[in-house]
Amino acid sequence: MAACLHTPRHRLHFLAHGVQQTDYGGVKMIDPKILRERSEIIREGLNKRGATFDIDKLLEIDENRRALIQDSEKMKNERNALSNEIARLKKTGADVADRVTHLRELGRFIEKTEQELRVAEKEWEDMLLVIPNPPHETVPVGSGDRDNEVVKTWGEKPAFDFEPLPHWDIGEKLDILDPKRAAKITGSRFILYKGSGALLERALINFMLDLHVREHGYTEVLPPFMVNRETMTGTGQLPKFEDELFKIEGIDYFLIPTAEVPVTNIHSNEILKEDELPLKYVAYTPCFRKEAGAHGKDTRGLTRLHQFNKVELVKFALPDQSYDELEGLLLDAEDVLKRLNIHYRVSVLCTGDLGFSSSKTYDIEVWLPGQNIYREISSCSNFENFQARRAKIRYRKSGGKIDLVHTLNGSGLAIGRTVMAIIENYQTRDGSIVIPDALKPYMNGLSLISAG
RNA sequence: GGAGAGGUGACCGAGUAGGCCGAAGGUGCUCGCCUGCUAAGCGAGUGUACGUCAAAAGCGUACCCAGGGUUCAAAUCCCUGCCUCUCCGCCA
Repeated sequence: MAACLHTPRHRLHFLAHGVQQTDYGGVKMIDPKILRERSEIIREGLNKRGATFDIDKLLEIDENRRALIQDSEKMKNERNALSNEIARLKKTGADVADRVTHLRELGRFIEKTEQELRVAEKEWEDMLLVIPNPPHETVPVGSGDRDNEVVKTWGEKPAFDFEPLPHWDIGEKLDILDPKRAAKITGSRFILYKGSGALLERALINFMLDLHVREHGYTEVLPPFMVNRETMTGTGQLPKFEDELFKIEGIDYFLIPTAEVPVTNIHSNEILKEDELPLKYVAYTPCFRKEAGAHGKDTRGLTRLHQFNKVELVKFALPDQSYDELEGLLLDAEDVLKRLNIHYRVSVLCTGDLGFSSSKTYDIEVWLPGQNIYREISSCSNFENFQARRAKIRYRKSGGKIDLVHTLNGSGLAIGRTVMAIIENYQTRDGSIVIPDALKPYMNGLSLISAG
């Protein structure tokens, strides 16, 4: 058991047989100082989210922890002083035997105190890591998605002189989506794209990457699709949401649930220069999610899959600019739908619907005439310094002082759901799909996907 | 997979019979001075985290890839892991 309590120092540590020992050394989520001195801020954030957490217990552990730090450091100070004295005395040839004995004794006390400290520290960190980020003051208070507020809409619902079909019907008729074979190959919640369907998916990836790189100023990156535990903890997926993740067997790696994870961690444990901020990255990756707890929900079509493609936008911003950057990020994501000419609306998520790591989130919801609903196609969030604190992403101010950056990200967009939106919005009476103008350059000259 | 070499501060690079090394020196950077501009020159400064403190200063502790061990004392010794480089093999 003691082996599990070894002093936290980042990085995972593989044991000889491949099982690993994990620690989150030094990782925190909420600013411990704020928690200590102004705990009402954290309490309020928790209340607004409808979350419960024993702050008082945490404060108690913190107090004990700091007392132990002081004890052990005082003893270490004494040890260092006496050790130096021994070194000096030895040169003069004096007898140091009783000092050595004394220090040997002191060493045992230090070890004992440090042992206690490790336990307290672990307990403290484990608690800190599962406190959600307090919502921004502009976030509406509410308990669930019905309390989200629509803040804008763009375009209009297209008119059809026939009954529009859901994308899964069209996709199977046109033989561009084959869920049955995907289920045979792997299982439920996977999809096999075929022919023009596969091309459409690929075209959208390239269209979005080009748009964000050429016109919105993002730098393209292509990150690893699996990451280690430290990375996953940095962005907040761990330790709380491990059951949502696909874990690689035999090694402490996970498939990424979103490019946010590897891309945000590009700058983990770094100190950035103030004048290089904001940094803007765009990445295409597949995303892997267990969708635990969604059994029976959205079982048809492209809506909810264990594996889907996404183009993701990530920003690293100065703290006083991050909310402006969030608005910009949202516009960059919206621009994709504007160019595809598809109707959507934007909601700000209420406190009860907000993700664990986020301070404020906008959802872009696209109109799906075949299902007669709006469906989330992008989620744009400001995490303020929540992820930056966990992943240690800092920047040096012009005065030389160091501060945490703010991190943001948003889908720009989810590819499968965009395919879904195109199929449903651009369907024709005879069951074909018209290719939106903006996408034609990416479709090898194809302007219509038709049956046969 | 087999055989070697190595991981020190923003960068380069010293530092092995363990102690006075948070760490020489150089470059870069910052501030000041100086030459009419440029180049050069002169002087000073220049890691991070935590704890203490109302705060700053100061003080203390820790950190020379990571974890563990030996010791009164480790960048320096031992063990384990990770990463990088070179050669061979294999492979997309």
